[in-house]
Amino acid sequence: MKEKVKARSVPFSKTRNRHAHETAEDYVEAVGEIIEESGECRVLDLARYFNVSHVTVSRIVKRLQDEHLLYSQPYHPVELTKKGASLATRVRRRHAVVLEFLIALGVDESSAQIDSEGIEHHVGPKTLAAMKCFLNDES
Amino acid sequence: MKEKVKARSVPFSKTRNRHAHETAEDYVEAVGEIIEESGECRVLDLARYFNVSHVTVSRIVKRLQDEHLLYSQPYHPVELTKKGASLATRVRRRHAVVLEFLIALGVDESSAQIDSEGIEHHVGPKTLAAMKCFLNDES
DNA sequence: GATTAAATGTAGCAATGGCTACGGATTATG
DNA sequence: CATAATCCGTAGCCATTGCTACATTTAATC
Repeated sequence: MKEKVKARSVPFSKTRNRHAHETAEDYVEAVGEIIEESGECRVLDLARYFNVSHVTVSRIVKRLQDEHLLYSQPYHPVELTKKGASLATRVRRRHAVVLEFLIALGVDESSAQIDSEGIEHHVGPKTLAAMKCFLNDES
Repeated sequence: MKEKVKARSVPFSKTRNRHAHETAEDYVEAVGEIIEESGECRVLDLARYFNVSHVTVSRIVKRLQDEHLLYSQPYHPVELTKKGASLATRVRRRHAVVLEFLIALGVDESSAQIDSEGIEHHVGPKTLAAMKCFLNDES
């Protein structure tokens, strides 16, 4: 008597959707940080930041431009659109919360930095709120 | 005076490496669960589990077979190799810890299930240990 | 055992994100 | 202002993970 396999499709579909946004999130976050740190963001800055070739960056920048998150003219710096800047702010706040949370939990800073990069994209609103609560209760 | 862009390459490279293993982890975990729940694991069980087509599953099963994590003969059920079973056990334990941790943190079960699917793959040993500590201190 | 249904495999397409190699554009330097 | 160095775009390759359509195998049913 074979039982039916539970359809875990809902969680996995959500995870897949988040994967699709990870690149966009990573890039607007990086562009925001790089502009803040050095005034402008060039394709090669992103390539060094992510440790990928400039070709990969320039293709992704092109796609994110089509999605109205970034803006740039050929051979010119990469800028954030309003939409991109708004996403960048949200992502950077979330990333900061996750990083602080892991450190508050007792994870060493180096591991916390690595893990928070991957974890942040999968932290939904409820989990983010719970992490914030934890940080407030600690302080 | 333009400052150099910090190379965040290390965290991002680690995150990319983890991505490469996510599929393998998800599949051995699923195969283990399905075999436990219904006695055997067919390609179509996995397709329903992940909500993808059987084609996607069968291609991935083939690759994981090359990596000696799964074993199956054409038109037969999918089995775990020793290596696959060992990975499955580790992944399932880690997943269970992450899920329990999120719930203990105050996240509702539905959100915790969704988020833990994505988060688990990015939880390194240090973070996993910290989560276990938190769960022990709570109880 | 023949026929039908269900499960798998194969062919081939698309999108994404890696890469190298090459060439054009911009900037810096002499 | 010419030349070199740096930056960046394009062409074209690979791997992964989605898909549909079609072929084949196995299992069920008449």
